[in-house]
Amino acid sequence: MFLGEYKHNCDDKNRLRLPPKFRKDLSGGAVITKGNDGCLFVVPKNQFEKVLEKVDNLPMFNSKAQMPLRMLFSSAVEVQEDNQGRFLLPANLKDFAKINKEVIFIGVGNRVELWSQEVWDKYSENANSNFDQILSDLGEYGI
Amino acid sequence: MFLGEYKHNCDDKNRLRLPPKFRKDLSGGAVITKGNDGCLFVVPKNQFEKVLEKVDNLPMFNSKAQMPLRMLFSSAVEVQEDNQGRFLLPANLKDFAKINKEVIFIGVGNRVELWSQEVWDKYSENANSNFDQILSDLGEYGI
DNA sequence: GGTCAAAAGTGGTTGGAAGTGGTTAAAATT
DNA sequence: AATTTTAACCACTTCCAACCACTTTTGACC
Repeated sequence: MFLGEYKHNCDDKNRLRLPPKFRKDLSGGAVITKGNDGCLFVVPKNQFEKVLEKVDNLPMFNSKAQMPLRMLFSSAVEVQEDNQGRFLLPANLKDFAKINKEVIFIGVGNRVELWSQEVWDKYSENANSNFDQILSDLGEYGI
Repeated sequence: MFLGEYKHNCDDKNRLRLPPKFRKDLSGGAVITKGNDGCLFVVPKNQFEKVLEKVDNLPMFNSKAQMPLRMLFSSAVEVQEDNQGRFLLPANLKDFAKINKEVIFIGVGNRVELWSQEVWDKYSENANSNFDQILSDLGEYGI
């Protein structure tokens, strides 16, 4: 289970380090893809493969069903750590998430999210200002 | 699993290079055929044979069923790489996909798609303008 | 509280793959 | 048979990702 918030720096060669707390749960390979609200998702590879199984038998020539799949898969990349525990963040994903240098990793249960510092600050500040209200929204999902 | 977006140039001899990330998964032979929304499909040969099995039990003299089959199979070609990892893109497929020079390869799970830069830009720009909405459409498939 | 070892974190270097243009051989067409 | 077109082959440059060397920080044990 992924928990917590960690800050790391992306260097000028787009090399980025996984938080040590997340490393072993992602050691079997990880896939990064575009998420919502301007963040990136980082999920274990085997979990992403489950998504592929689900959509595998959708009709290939149905264009309405294909659009979200094209967006999801084409923006995704499989990452591998180098000997220093870093991976390369592709430029298009870096741009999408408006990442300059400071990156925030957050654990969200069964996935990790990756935010630009600035975007995360704004997002979490807004969320914290009406924290109780947002928490109670979970009630709609029976939590 | 095919993931990501890659740009390559088609030179004036219609020579085109496969993205290195896709090469080994297509090394057993690949078939290019016309796809929907103006793209071309690039699928591993053995997967194309699976499609063949499926259509094998369609009524042979049903015009409605046969029309797409004729289009699909007559336009298909098997890819042959040269020593530099390039292949020749047949002129009819190149025209079909409105390809001039810049070509976008995208990985879509179990297949690769090939787009003209201009067509892809227009398609993905439209998709990106309501990206979060399109992503949430995946909920229909239990994702 | 101090010391030490192991892990975290950072920057630079380089070999090999990626990518590109040109040339020759073969084939097709007239 | 000659000319044009096509495709396979060869030579070269560029660039990136894996590797190496080093510093800093953390935490464990004395």
